[in-house]
Amino acid sequence: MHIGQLAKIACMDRQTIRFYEQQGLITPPVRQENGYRLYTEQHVDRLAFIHRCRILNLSLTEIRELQGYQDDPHQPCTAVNIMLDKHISQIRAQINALQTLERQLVSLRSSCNEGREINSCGILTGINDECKKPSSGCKG
Amino acid sequence: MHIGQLAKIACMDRQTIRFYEQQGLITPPVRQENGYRLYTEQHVDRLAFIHRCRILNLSLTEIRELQGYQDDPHQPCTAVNIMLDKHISQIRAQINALQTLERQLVSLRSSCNEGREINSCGILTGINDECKKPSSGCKG
DNA sequence: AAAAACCATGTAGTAGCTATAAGGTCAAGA
DNA sequence: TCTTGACCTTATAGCTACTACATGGTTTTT
Repeated sequence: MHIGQLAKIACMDRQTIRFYEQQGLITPPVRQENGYRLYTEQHVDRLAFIHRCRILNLSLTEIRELQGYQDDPHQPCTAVNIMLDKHISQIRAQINALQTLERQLVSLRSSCNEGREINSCGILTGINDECKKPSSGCKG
Repeated sequence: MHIGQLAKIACMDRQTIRFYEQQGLITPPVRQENGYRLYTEQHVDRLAFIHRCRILNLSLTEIRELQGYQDDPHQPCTAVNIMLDKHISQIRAQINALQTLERQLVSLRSSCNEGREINSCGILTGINDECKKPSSGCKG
């Protein structure tokens, strides 16, 4: 099939498919005489796998790594488990950081109600005050 | 003061300061005869404000917007409140998305214990199976 | 005088695409 | 037959917010 049809099936932009080829995530397809790429069912499977991994927030590098493992099916899958564990702990760290940030933002937001003027806006003064804290040095 | 000293005080790379100048986030400083930038206390304050905003995850565009408001101190600060509300809801959406992702990853991780071979690894088969679900079409 | 430390500019790289430009190919309709 | 439109090709630039590097000038220290 041509790239357009594959793009439809795989729910991806055609550019993205070419990009993945360029990045070595899919094998370069056979070309027609006119240069058009001709894809197979294997490409459909590959792209579905990649798509699913992207939804799981795995990086292209991690996906490449997973594909490398799949080419060597008798190895122990320890590395796959480790990758996922690492990924999960990264996600958890991100969630924690965002929750802290949310608390800060909500607190800042509560320092200003509507209808003030800019120069007495609790939010702007709040941000500025924070800058002047003695603890706001590089390492504090 | 020169850029190196400012960088120390503001906890930033010198490159970052030049970058902010280029992006219009700080006013271009006076130059010495030899071309060296000469900064003032106002620049210190500006960079502290920017730094704090970046910690709050505000984009450079949002920071520029906030600075625009500060130049017009008698306007109502409604727009500032709206920006922060929007930002908070974005953060919350991110947290929700990450929590969903975390659940998926933890579930996937639990499908494989150590010591298997790649070809029976529950994680890889789990990712692949998900691809073949009928619900995994573009809009499903 | 030489070396270290500072300053300048410009460019490229990071992640994962998306968009655009400029052009070749192919099938169908007037 | 010509043209329109839909498809394909490549190459390049843009997005965010920096960071790193190359190359060269200036100042300060040894």
